[in-house]
Amino acid sequence: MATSTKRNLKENAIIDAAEKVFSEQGFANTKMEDVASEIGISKGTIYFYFSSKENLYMAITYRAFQALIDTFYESVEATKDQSGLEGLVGLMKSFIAFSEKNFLYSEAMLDFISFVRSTSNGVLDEKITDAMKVSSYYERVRDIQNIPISIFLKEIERGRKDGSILNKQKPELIYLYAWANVLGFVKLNATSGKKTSILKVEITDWRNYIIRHTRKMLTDPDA
Amino acid sequence: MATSTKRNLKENAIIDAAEKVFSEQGFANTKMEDVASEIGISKGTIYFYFSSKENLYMAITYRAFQALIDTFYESVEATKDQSGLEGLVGLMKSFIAFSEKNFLYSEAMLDFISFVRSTSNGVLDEKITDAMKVSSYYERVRDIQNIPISIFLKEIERGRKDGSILNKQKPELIYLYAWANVLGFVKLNATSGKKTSILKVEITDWRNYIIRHTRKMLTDPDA
Amino acid sequence: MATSTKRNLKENAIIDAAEKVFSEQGFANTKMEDVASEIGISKGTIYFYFSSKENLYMAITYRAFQALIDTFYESVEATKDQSGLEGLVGLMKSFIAFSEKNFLYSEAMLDFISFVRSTSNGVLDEKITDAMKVSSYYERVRDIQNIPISIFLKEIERGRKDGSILNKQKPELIYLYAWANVLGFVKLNATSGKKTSILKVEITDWRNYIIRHTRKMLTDPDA
Amino acid sequence: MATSTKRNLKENAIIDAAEKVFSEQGFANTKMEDVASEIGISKGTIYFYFSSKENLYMAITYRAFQALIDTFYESVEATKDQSGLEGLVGLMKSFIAFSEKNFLYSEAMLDFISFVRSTSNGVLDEKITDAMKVSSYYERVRDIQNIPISIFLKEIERGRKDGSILNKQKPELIYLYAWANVLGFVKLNATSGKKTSILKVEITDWRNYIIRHTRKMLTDPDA
DNA sequence: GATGAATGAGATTTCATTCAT
DNA sequence: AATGAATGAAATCTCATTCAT
Repeated sequence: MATSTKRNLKENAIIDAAEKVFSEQGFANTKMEDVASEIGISKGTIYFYFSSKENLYMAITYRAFQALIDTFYESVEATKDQSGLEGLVGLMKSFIAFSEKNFLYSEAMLDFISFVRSTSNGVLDEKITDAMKVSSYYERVRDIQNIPISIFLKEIERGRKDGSILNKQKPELIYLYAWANVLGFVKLNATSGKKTSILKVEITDWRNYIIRHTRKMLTDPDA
Repeated sequence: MATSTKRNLKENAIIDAAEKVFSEQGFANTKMEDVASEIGISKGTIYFYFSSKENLYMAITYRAFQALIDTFYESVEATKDQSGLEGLVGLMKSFIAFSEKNFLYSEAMLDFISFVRSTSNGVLDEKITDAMKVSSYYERVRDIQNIPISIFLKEIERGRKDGSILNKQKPELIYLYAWANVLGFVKLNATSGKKTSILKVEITDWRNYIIRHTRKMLTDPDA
Repeated sequence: MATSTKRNLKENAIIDAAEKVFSEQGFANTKMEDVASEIGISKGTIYFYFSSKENLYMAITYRAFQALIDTFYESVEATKDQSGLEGLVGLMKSFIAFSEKNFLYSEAMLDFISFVRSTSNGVLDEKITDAMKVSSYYERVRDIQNIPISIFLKEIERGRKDGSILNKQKPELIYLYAWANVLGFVKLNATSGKKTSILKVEITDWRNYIIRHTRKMLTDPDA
Repeated sequence: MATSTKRNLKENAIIDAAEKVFSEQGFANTKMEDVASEIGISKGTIYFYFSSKENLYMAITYRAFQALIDTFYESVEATKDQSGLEGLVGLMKSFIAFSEKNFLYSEAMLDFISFVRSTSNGVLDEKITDAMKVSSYYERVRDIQNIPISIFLKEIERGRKDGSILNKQKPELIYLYAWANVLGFVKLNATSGKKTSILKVEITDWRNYIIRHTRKMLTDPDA
C-alpha cells in the first residue's frame, strides 16, 4: 500500500502539471516535454505512469467528473434544507462557477461525451480509439460520467415533490437545456480572456441573467 | 474577368474539399494532402491558392460568416411582414438550423473570435499570428464579423418599437444568451451523427424547447 | 534575322532582370518567379528562352567574361602608348574596378572556374552537370574563358620586352597572384555592404595599396 | 560531467559528420538526412542536438574560428624566439595551410562576417536571422571572431618594436591585404581537388610566392 | 510565343513514443 | 523507477520545371 500511495502521489503530481500546461496552451499545443519540465521530471517518467498523452488527458477527464460530482454533492448538501427549486438553482450556480473556474475540465468532459458518442457510431479513427481503450482511466470515467446527471435529476424530482418546481418538462430535457446554457456561456466567455465584459455586456450581469432565467423556467408551469 | 472567375472557381472548389475533410476528420487531423486528394489535385496547387493551412481555414471562416449573414438576411426577409418578435424567433430558428447543419462553420466562427481576442491580448504565439496576418481572408473576416450581431440587434429594436418584444434587457445581453444557447446545443449534439436523441431526449423536442423559451423570454417584461 | 534579333532582345532583357535580382538576393535565394516578375513576364516565358535556372546563370557568366574582355581591351587600348608596366597596372586597376562594380560577374566567373575544374575531376554531382551540359551558353563560355588571361599575359610580355617589367616570375604566376588579390579584396569588400571602411581601413586606401604593391612587384627583379 | 562529456561527444560527432558532407556536397545541397546517415543516426537526433541546419553550420563556424585561433597561437608560440617578422610570416604560412586544409572553415568564417555585416545593416531576410539568433553558437562566435585579428596585429606590433618589420602601413591594412591574398588563393584553388597545378603554375610555387612577397612587403619601409 | 496553373519531389522541422542504461 | 537520447513517421511548405491552352 505504501508503494501504491507513492505511485498515486506521483501520478497526481503529473496530472497537476498536465492540467496547468494544458490549460495554458491547450492540449494540441502542449508537448509531453512541457508537462515533464513543468514538474521537473523526464518525459520517460510520464510514460511510466501514463500509457499515452490521450491517457493523461483521460486522467484529467476523470478528475473533471470527480470534481463536478463533488461540487454537485456539496451544493446539494448546502441546500438540503431549502426547496428543491433552490437546490436546483444552487446546482446551476455551482455548475457555472465550476466551469468558469475549470475551463479545461469543462472541455474535457465535453470531449469525453463527444468521444463516447462518436465511437459508439464507429466514426472515430481507430488509432485514437485504441489509445483510449487501453487507458485505465477510460473505464473509470465511463463508470461515473452519469452521476452528475442523476444528481441533477434527483433535485428536479425533489422540487416537484415539494411543489417548488412547476416546470413539467422531462427532467433530462431540463438538464440538457441547463448544461447547454452553461457550456455556451463558458465557451464564449473563454474567448474574452481576462476581460470582464464581452460585447459591452458585463459578464457578471450575464451570469446573473442565466440564473434568473433558470429560476423562471423552473417555476413556470407552462415553460 | 474570365481569369478571375476561373481562379475563384478553383479556389472555391478547394474550399469545398477542405470543408468536407475538415468536417470529417477535424482541422488538426487533416493533412493538406488529404484536401488535395479529395479534389484530385496536388498539394502544391493548394499552396498556389492558399498560402497556408491556416489561411485555408480562414477562407472557410469567411464563408461561415458569409453564410450566417445570408441566412440571417433571408430570415429577416421572410419575416419582414410579421412582428419583430417573430423576426427574432425566426433568426433564432435559422441560427440553430444553420449551426446544426454546419458544425464546422460554427467552430470556425468561434475560433476566429478566440483568435482575435487572444491576439489583441498578445497571448497567441507569433507563428500562427503571422500566418493569419498575411491571410487575405483575415481582413475580410474582420470586416464582416459583426454583421450578424447587428442584424440581430436591429430585429430586437424593431420588436421593441412594434411592441412585440417586451424584454427590457440590453440587446447585446439577449444576443449573448441566445448565442450561448445555440452554441451549447450544437456542441452537445456535435458528434451524435445520425442519432436523433440524447439522454433519452428527442433532439427535436430540445430544439423546440429552446425556441419556445426564447419566445417566452422576449415577451416577458420582467425577464 | 528579324526573328533572331527579336529573340535576342528578349533574351537579353531576361538576363538583365536576372542579373538584377541575383545581385540583390543571391542565386540560391532567387526564384524564377522573382526574375519573371522583375521584367513583367511569366515564368514559362523564361523557360522558353532558357532551359534551366543554371543555364540562365551561365548566360550571365558569359556576359561576365565578355564584359571583362571588353574592359581589358579598353584598358590595353588606353595604355598602348605607355610602357607594358603601365599597361599591366592599368589592367589591374580595370580588374579591380570591374569586380567591385560587378560582384555578381566576379562570382559567376569564379563559379565557372570551380565548375570546370570540379567536373574535369568528376567530382560534381551529375544533375548539375547535366543541366550545365545542355546549356547553349556553356560552350560559349568555354571558348572565351581564357581570353582575359591571354590579354594579361601579353601585356606582361610587352613590358618585359620594353624593359618596364623586371619581375622574372612565370607570367601565369603573376596573373594568379593578381587575380587572387582582386578576388580576395572584392570578397571581403562585399561583406562590408554600403560601408566605406572595414576594420577601420578606408577601402580606397586599401585599393590604392594593392595597386602600389602590384607596381612594386612588377618592377622588382627579385620579386 | 559524465553526461556533459557524453553529450559533447555526440555533438562533436555530428559536427564531424556535417563537416564531411558539407565539404563534399556544399551546405545547400546537403540534407539533414545526409548528415544523419553519414553517422548512422536519425534526422531527429540531429535536431535534438541542433535546433536547425543553420545552427549546425554555426557550430562548424565556431569550430572554424577556434581552429584558426589555435593555429595562430601555435604559430606564435613556435616563433616566439624569432623576430616579429618571422612571427608574422609564420602566421601567414599557417593561415594559408589552414585555409587550404579547411576550405569549409574558410567559407564558414567568410559567411559569418557577411552575415554579421548584413544583419547590422538590416539587409538579411528575417527567417535566417531568427534561426541564427536562437543559435547558442551564434553568441560564442561573436565573442571570438576578432581574436585572430588581434593576434595578427600583436605580431605586427612586436615586429615593429624589434625592428624586423619596417612597413609603416596601418596594421589593419596589412591584415586585410594578407587575408585577401589567402582568401583569393584558397578560392581559386578550392575545387582543384587533387590537382597540383593551375594555369601551368605549381600550386606550391604560388604559395611560396605569396609568402616571399609578404616578407618583402613587411620589410620594405616604402611599401 | 506566352502564360500561369499545376506538379511533385524533396526540404526542414516536430514530437509522441520507445528503450537502453 | 527514472532518465533522456534516439527514433521515424508525418506535417507543412518550397520551387524548379512542365504543359495545356
